[in-house]
Amino acid sequence: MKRERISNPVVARLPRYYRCVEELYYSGCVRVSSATLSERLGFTASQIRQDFSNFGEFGLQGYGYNVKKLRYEIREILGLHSRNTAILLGCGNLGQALLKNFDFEACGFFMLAAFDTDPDKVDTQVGPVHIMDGRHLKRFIETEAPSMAVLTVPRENAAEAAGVLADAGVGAIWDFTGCDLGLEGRDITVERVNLADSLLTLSYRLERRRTGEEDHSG
Amino acid sequence: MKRERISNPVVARLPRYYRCVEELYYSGCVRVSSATLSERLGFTASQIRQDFSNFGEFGLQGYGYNVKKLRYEIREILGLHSRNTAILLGCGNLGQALLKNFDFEACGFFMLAAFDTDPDKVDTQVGPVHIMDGRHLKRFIETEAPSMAVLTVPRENAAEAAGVLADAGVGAIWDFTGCDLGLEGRDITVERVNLADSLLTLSYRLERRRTGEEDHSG
DNA sequence: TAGATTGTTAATCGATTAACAATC
DNA sequence: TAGATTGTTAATCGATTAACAATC
Repeated sequence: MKRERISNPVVARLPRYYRCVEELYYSGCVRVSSATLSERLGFTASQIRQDFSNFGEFGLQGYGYNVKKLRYEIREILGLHSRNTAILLGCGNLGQALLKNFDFEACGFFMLAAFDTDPDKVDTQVGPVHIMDGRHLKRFIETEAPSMAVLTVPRENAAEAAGVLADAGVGAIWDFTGCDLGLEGRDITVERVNLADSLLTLSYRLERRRTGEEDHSG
Repeated sequence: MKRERISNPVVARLPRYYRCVEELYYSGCVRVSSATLSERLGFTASQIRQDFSNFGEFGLQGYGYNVKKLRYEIREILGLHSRNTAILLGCGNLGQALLKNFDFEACGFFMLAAFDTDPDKVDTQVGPVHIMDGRHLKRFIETEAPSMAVLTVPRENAAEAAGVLADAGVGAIWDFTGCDLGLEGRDITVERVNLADSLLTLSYRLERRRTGEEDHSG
């Protein structure tokens, strides 16, 4: 497997490849060509082959890709075979919504526990997940070593919580706070979900519709 | 104001410009140069000037940008002066979390009403928002003409709901369902928030950390 | 073998960066 | 006026697309 630096646009396409190949796999499809993937994904066949070739040679000339093998390889690339674990910090509405509805396991993460500082929430359950007292966070990380933490605390607690996570050696944060965590230069991966940015982009496109621009996005 | 087609990378940076300029504005800052913005945002000064010049001439040689004017212009570009309205479909955990916590007004949207089909939820309130019966959706859209709809219904109802919205002429959907809405070719803007894609990207970066890659993202 | 389709190299396209004349 | 900084043009860089030899 090649190991050059993979560009961001390629990384951003990986989940889409994965979803598409999952569908093919579960629909019983055995082989697929880059031309067929192109149709389903809206990327060029050339780009798809180029993207895959960053990670190895998954296909066979004159045949295409074996769906089962391709699925295996993409799961490998995405780290889905790695038994990741997670904790969640901040059991407000969003935190609880994620615990109840989001399929962490489908993304390869087993949810170990949630944390909150509200005594009314501590030691209750959200679905199958136990809410623990925030005071036990440090010790818990030391003993359980979760792969990543979901950050759904209020803005005002975000930077402090992030600092604790970085100090304790958590490898990554899935950050929903939308504010600066002050982790510049720290050895921790931060993946941000910024809902306001997303909605502002939508507002921009609405405005363009209004002012009569043709817009072929969406 | 120029009116060429604006590229996606530029559009994606607009919300970040906005946030940065908001901070400057509320901290009382009067003028700012592209060099200063560059430091705060991590984009090159050249790129910032290039991006702004897509929309007009907001600066002054030898001076920089007047923060108040720049803020006004970016708000204009993003459509924040347009009094947009919104409805929300599907008052499950995620829908309620958004209604309770997300600042729609800060993104220029006034939330008119929410809809659900569960009789236990219909005619209750979530914060200041009234939950209406899904059966009244069509008529409501006809009379109130909301600018956009937040789609937080279960996957199995997503395509149908999206169809209703498109038929009724709603201009945009903020889509949290993560599935295909079947709106190809319809005249409606769809902005997707795909949490699974985001978490899979995080998983990918975790995997790369594990296999000893240097990774300068985050 | 002939047809199909990959992986990769080369060509093109678009986005970012650098440079600088214009000018406040 | 001199210094600063824009808006824009030109140069560079990187990503996408096209082409094709390799080969199943």
